[in-house]
Amino acid sequence: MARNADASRARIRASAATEFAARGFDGATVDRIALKARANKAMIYYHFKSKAGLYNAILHDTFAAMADAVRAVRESGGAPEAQLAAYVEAIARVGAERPHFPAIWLREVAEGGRHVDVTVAGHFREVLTLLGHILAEGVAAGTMRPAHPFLVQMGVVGPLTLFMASRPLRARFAHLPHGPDVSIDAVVRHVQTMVLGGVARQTT
Amino acid sequence: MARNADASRARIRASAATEFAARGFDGATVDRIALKARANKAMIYYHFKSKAGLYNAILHDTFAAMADAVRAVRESGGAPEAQLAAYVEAIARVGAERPHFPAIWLREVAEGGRHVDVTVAGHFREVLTLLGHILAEGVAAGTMRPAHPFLVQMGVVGPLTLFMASRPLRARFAHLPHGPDVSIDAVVRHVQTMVLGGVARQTT
DNA sequence: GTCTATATCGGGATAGAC
DNA sequence: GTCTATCCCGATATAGAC
Repeated sequence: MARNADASRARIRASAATEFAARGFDGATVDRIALKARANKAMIYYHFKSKAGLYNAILHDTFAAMADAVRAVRESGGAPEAQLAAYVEAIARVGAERPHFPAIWLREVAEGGRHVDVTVAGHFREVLTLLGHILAEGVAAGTMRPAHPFLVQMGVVGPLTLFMASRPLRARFAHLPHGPDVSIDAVVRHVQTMVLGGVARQTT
Repeated sequence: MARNADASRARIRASAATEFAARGFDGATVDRIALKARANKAMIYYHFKSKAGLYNAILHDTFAAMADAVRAVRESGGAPEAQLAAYVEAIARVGAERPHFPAIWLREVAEGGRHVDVTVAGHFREVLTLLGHILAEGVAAGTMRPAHPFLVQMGVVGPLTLFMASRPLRARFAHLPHGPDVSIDAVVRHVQTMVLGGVARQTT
């Protein structure tokens, strides 16, 4: 039945995401992925062709969702500042809905984007372009200073990704004074404030 | 001779840093590290005990340097805002002097700090505490609003680390419009502006 | 589509000579 | 301190039955 096959595929994907996040592409083993998915190892090769194919499926899904979310932000319009705040929130939501993705992405960056193919690159490029439009509107309105979209993107994705990916690490050090007991909402608000402050035209 | 042994150790460390950054702990192979270091594989085990021991030596060195740098920032004093800007610059410099470290650290975070031992944790904790003191001075002076040190730290380390670690990735997409052709100095300035904007007491 | 069994190989680690 | 040769396990991938 196609039903069972779909469920099987979905379980494998979820299991793989956890494993790739925790151990990285090289550290992950197909045996463990199969075990956690309550599937057979041979099924993974049947459905996804290879370990790399499985990994790519996850990247594709997430970047498509990210491009969709940012496009929606642009389409609902509003003041550039509001759009930028919504942009931050959209990126955060895509990450929060895929708890394993931030760690996967950190590793992917560290690897020089070894597994980033044209599809993923296209989505990433679209996101950067849309962000560029938001910033350009702000400059045109006289409320923002010119800033490189990629720079702003670092300011958004850097803190959000690092925070979300560091959940296991934070859990280990939660007992410390000044321990990292912060909520995701607090992080999003802080990033919004930072990012807006980073592009605002100085009034002093 | 101890001289040769020291040189050998140093070459192994440098080679390992490159390899760990590019491939991760699991992806790195001791054979390749030895090859690039023009050393013998058995030497690595002789000097560093194990692959993990070699990796830890790199973490220790970098975090000790980071704690030193931040302590120096505190000792030179000045207004809280100036100290915070210097803090950003200090973190950036420690990273820039060890080009492979940012990628290593991104991976380490993604792994839940699997290799973070008490020594590294102690340095990290000291850095957070010192940052907390800077922020507290700002609050006392009435120019900063209370902010969680860990949150601020994410705002600093997130963009800086992601930017520095993404050098290989950026090189691959440098040809795109809005391509990521940004200098490290521009990034540091942008992060300083963002971070200060994130903790400044609102004057409106 | 799902399983078991297995081919095959790469890589961490060490023994032991010099 | 430095080298060669090797043990040995674990991991990707596939063959082939059902």
